[in-house]
Amino acid sequence: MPELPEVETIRRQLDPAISGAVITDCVTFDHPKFTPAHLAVGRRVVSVGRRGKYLLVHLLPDGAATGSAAGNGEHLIVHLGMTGRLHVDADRRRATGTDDEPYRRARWTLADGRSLVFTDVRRFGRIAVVPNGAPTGLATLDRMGPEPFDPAFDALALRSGVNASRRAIKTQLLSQQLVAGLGNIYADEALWAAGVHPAARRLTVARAERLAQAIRSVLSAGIEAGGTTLRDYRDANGDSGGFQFQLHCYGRAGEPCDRCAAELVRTVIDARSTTFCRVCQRR
DNA sequence: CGATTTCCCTGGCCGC
DNA sequence: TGCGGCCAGGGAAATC
Repeated sequence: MPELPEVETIRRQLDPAISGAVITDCVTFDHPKFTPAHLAVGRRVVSVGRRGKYLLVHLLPDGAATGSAAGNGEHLIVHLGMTGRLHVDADRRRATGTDDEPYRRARWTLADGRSLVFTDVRRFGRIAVVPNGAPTGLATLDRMGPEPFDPAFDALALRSGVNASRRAIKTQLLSQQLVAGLGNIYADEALWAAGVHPAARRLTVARAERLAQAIRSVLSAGIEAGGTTLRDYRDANGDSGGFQFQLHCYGRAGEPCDRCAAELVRTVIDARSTTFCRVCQRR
C-alpha cells in the first residue's frame, strides 16, 4: 500500500541510482497495464520525480541534450498499486530477463548491465510512457490536487474543497483531488491527529487548519521513517520502513486511543476500512 | 455529468 | 493438515 511517503522514499533512492542511465531493453508481463514499459527503450533517464503516489521518471532520447530539439522528453510513469516494488538489479547475468523471478511485471535493462525491476504480486500497479507536459490519460493523475508541501495546499483550499462536496471527508482525502498522496493509512492518521471525524462533511476554518497541518506532519513523519511496512512494502533497497511503529490509529481498532484512552473503533467508509476515536474525533 | 458502485488481483489468515 | 471463504485496497471502468 505505497502512499506518498513510501513512493517518496523509493524516489530518493532511485534518483541517484539511475539518473543518467540509458535503457537498452525491456521485458514485461503480457498485460496492457505493464506492456507500455517497452516504450522507454532507447531513452536516457534524466531524473526520478514523483506526483502524489506516482513515480515520474523523466526520459530523453539517448544522446539528446536537455532542452534540445528533442523537446521536453517523456515520463515513464510507474504506479505501485498495492504490492508494487521497484529495485535496481546489478546482476548482469539476469539482464536479459530470461530467468524468472516471481511476480515480475517489467524489467528494464540499462546500458551499464544493471536493470530496473518492477514486481507486483497483485497487479494493481500500472506503467505508462507519455510525452512530458501533456495529459497522461491517467484520470487520477490528470486531476490530481496540490502536493501537500506545496503552498497551493492550505487550510482555505482544503476547507472550500471539502465543503463543496457532500461526500465524507475521508473519501475526499482518498480521491487525490484535494491533496495528493494520501492513502488509507495516512488519511486515518491525519484525521486522528487533527481530531476530525472521518465521516464529517464540513470543516470549520479552525479544523481545516488543524487537518492541513496534520496531513503535512503525518506525511513528513512517514517520509522521515522511510514509509510504513505492514506486509508488502519494501523500499528500492529491499528494506522495510519504520512508520508502522508510530501509528496512532490505523489498524488499531479495539486498542485504546493514545490521546484519551477510549477504545478505537472500526467502521467502513466508501468501502474502505476506517479506524477512529469516537471521543476525540468529532463531526 | 458528477456521484456511486463494481471490478481487478492473490497471499495470508481464520475457522472448521 | 487441508481447504473454503473472506479481507486488504488504489484506481479505472461501468453504472446510476
